Amino acid sequence: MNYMAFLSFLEQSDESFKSVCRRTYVENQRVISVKKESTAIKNLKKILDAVFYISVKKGFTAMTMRDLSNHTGLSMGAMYAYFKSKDDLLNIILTQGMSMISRVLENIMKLHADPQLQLEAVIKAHIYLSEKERSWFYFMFMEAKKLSPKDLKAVKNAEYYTEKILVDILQAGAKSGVFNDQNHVMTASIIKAMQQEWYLKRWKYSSRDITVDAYTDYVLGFVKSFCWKNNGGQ
Amino acid sequence: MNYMAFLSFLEQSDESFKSVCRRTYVENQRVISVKKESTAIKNLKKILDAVFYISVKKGFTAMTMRDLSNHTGLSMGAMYAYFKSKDDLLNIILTQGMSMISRVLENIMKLHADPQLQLEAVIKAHIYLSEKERSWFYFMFMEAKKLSPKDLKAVKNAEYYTEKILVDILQAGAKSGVFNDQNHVMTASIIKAMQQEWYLKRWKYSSRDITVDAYTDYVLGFVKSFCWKNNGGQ
DNA sequence: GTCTATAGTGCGATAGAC
DNA sequence: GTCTATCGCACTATAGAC
Repeated sequence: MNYMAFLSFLEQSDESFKSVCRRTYVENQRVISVKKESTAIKNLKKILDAVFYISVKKGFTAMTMRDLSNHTGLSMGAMYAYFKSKDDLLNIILTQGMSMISRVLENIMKLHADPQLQLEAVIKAHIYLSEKERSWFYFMFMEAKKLSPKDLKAVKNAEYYTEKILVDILQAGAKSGVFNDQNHVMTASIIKAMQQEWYLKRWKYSSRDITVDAYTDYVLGFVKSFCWKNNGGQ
Repeated sequence: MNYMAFLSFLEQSDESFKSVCRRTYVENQRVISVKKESTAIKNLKKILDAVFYISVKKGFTAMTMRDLSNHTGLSMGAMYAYFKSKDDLLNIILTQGMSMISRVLENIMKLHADPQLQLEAVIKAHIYLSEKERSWFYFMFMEAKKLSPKDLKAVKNAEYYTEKILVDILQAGAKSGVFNDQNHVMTASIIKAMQQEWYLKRWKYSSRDITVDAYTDYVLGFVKSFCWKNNGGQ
């Protein structure tokens, strides 16, 4: 599966940006006072796009509601129909982002049974998803620590969850003899670090014209040389 | 060299936290109105410690000057004797941090001639330094993007600089036949990602009682399996 | 060299018209 | 469902006493 194929997969599993906005609307109707779904989704999309655009440049805290108003074309009053407060907005974005990632990785897992293919697929999918929703991933990483302790715990659990997916695959593969028997938790952590690199330092790879597929292949080469028994075909 | 040995090395090369504060004072005397050096260094240290403590929790933008005043025990007015503005404070911290890293890595490089030993030493030193000045590294990463375009460029150049140190070693080793001949820029980027992981996700390793030496060894194992010719002794 | 007190600014949020 | 106008508050930065 390359990046193009992954995008088709996302469409099939109803994970377009618009679909995620629809989910956000449905799951937050007790807060959102706008009743017409099509309007709500359209404006939510505008709001999220603007939040990412502004926050990536100067951070969520430094973003003012007036900034957001200017970028969305909505007035201050209109925006407050979509969230209770600025903090509430932060919460909605982080929560929805985390559940999107979990859903996608779970769906990807189901495509394979063989640990080698599964590991490749999950590593790729995470990087590809972070490419597609680059600003969202970057935002989640940078703003997560501003959450309340309770919500911060949820973010850390999400980190452990995606790590555990990798650990389970590594364990299964070690048991069946295709992977080296190492400290799987450490290996998974380091794989996650490589995945993160892609969206945290995107400017570096853009300026070097390195595509997401080229980056993913390099990461897989690194991982195979360490995990695959018989040296990953190097 | 393990972490303890690295700490001795830092002392020898005059890179204690206090020394760095002294440099900060000397290099910013045109801004700092305090004339007595010992007072200035003592208070600068207090200020930096407090900035890191507060910013790691909620970010530099969300930190108020009152927060800083409470944590340092200095009044608002007194603090403004050490920097022109909140932005100026940010600038000083980022600039001093970057030059500290460059100095240390350069000094480490000089200890070895052999590419394999050099690569090990530089990778270790970076992780060890980020362990010692954890909050400073974390702060630099999280707050860098709030700089002006000009200063942002300096940060990106610092990223390229530390990456280039790795690339040069990898090239020398490939030429002399001890390293595999790969895309050295990509390899260096990925090594940097692993180094970053240590200070960006420190909470994860603390909760698992993984020491900085254990982490460093694991990273080196990963790197060796990919870069060392004849598979890094696995 | 440090304090207290405060000027001036710009924020998040809302009430009420349309 | 959206807009305009505005309130009350908390912020950065400084002036002047000690």
